[in-house]
Amino acid sequence: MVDIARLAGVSVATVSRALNGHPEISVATRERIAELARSLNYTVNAGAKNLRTKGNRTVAVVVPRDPAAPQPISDPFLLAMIGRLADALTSRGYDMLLSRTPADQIAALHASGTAVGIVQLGQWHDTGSLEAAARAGVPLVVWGAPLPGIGYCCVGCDNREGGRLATLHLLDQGRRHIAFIGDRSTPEPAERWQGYREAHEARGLVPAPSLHLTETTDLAHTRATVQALLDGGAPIDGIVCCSDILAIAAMSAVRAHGLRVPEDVAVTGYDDISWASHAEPPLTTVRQPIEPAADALVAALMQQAAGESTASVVLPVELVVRRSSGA
Amino acid sequence: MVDIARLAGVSVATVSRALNGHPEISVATRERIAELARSLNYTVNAGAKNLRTKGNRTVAVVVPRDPAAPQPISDPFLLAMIGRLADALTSRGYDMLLSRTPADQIAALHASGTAVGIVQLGQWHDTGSLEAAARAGVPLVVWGAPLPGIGYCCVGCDNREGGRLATLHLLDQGRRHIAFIGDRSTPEPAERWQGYREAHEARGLVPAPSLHLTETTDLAHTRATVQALLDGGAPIDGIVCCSDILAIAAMSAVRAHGLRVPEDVAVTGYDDISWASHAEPPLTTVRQPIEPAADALVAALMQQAAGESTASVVLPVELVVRRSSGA
DNA sequence: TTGAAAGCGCTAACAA
DNA sequence: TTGTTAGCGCTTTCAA
Repeated sequence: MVDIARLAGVSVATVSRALNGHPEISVATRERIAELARSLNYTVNAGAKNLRTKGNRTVAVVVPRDPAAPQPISDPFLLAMIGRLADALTSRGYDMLLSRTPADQIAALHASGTAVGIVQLGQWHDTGSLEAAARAGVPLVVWGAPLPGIGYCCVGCDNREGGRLATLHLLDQGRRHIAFIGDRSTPEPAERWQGYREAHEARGLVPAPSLHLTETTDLAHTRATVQALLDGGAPIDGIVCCSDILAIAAMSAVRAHGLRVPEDVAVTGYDDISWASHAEPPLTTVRQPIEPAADALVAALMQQAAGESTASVVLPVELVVRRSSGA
Repeated sequence: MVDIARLAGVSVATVSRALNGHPEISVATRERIAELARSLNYTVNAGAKNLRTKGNRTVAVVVPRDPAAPQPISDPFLLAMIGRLADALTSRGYDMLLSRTPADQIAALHASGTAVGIVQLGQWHDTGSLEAAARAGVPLVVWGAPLPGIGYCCVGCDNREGGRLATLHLLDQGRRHIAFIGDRSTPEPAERWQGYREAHEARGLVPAPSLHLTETTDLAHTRATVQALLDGGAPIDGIVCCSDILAIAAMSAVRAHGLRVPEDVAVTGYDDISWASHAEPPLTTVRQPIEPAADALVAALMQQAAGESTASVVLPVELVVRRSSGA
């Protein structure tokens, strides 16, 4: 900027004003300076500007990585969400930092001035760190189920209802031995499981033994687990899965066992990732509205960054019926 | 930091040194300061530090967005690559900025000090801006095919070979009317098309009419286009697709037309996204080694940031044969 | 309409 | 081992 000032024969203050479109500056000098900046390929240093103005236009999107068991981000729904968030933030003039910081360190992203706020994707098992960060005044919005009595803002879908809808749908197709696949030690599958039970109760039935998986990203492993269940002789005629990915694995296992989807075993997924409608057979699934979700996450964060407090948001889900459920 | 200095009864310089693990500082004061920082929830301001040290640990990963036709990032392969890059950068101690800056503005990301360097995903149609940025000294690595005579560093896979392998495979299954689906106006599909032709030549054959699509992310649209081709009476018995996504759409269209995969029409994809092996039928596809690719992108960028120049890298591909090709 | 000068939070000579 | 001081690149009073 000093270079420009010297070349233009003005002070750096003038250059700064010109470049920022300050009104009280002669059109002549403004244009001269703009031209000079362009020809020198000059851009105002963002860091220095932020330091001076205490501004910051960066939001950190965090997918925590467990240092003990590092796993790449592979869940298509999460990945799609990341893509949507990039758009939502870009269109609001924010930069998006994609971070793999463990949950107990997200507060530092804010304290260090790296980001104005944080969108964390998933609560995983560390709600304590999230509570702490929120209490410390870090603008924070979490994609996940708002647990009762929780101290931070969540944006999520109605998991109970999603589980209920999927299960009810299978029950109403006459299925009576419906397995439930998902990691119930995490909040969202736990809520869906509630819905699964409610659906059975509503029909005066008792749930079949369910499958509880801790690993949801490794297709091969999931498939093997489902297959083990079938090989064990369980008389399953329906499977409610907590993600479309799990449903892929489940359908694959069912076939490997010599059974047909949906004739012998009806399957439902969760998320409605873009692939679901093109699966074979097309997958019945619970759609989570990804674009509204991304918008809601960003909107809530902006409010918090502006000093307002925000309540958690629960978005509605929708059962998308396709062939895999035998309807 | 002044607060800590005051509370500890030392100068800010001492605090700075203590927090940075400078060797010439007494253990006592270092611990006192560390403790103080922890209790105050203090973290060094990253921006100010960068300003002072001229350091920067942020890399921008750019998926350009055409302002005229804004599209969310939806390609699973690209999304998976983003996930891998996040890991590769994180493990090297870099932050990753996911940006949707149009190609003609990426240089500003560097000039403004926002990022030390840029990884652009895809060349799209604007190689000119990439040339310009590289010439301006911006550390830049592009995921894509190294075009002859190009002035920037590319990391890509051997597209010609990929197209050749897939086509040869179908020809050797006895298929003689093989369509090619991809947007040949972009470099990578154009190279794969070369391979497609070479394969035919190698067997003394002439390629069937191919399908040239400009839109590769909209499944429904792609499917309709393929269906139109079949409805047009083309005697197609094989399809080479430029992505697994296209292959999904193609298989779907083939079935809708009342034909079977692979009996009537054999299909190959490209990328080997995680879903491919669980498709029905499992998809024969050309695998692009995503993790080595992400590593190569980051490694090349680091070299450039260190002032070294880097040559483009072409990674090998591998044909993964599954049932969709009828083998 | 413009300039001079202070200072954002930090680090690194140079002194002590 | 620690403090003093200058200055990274920028914006913004306050004066002119």
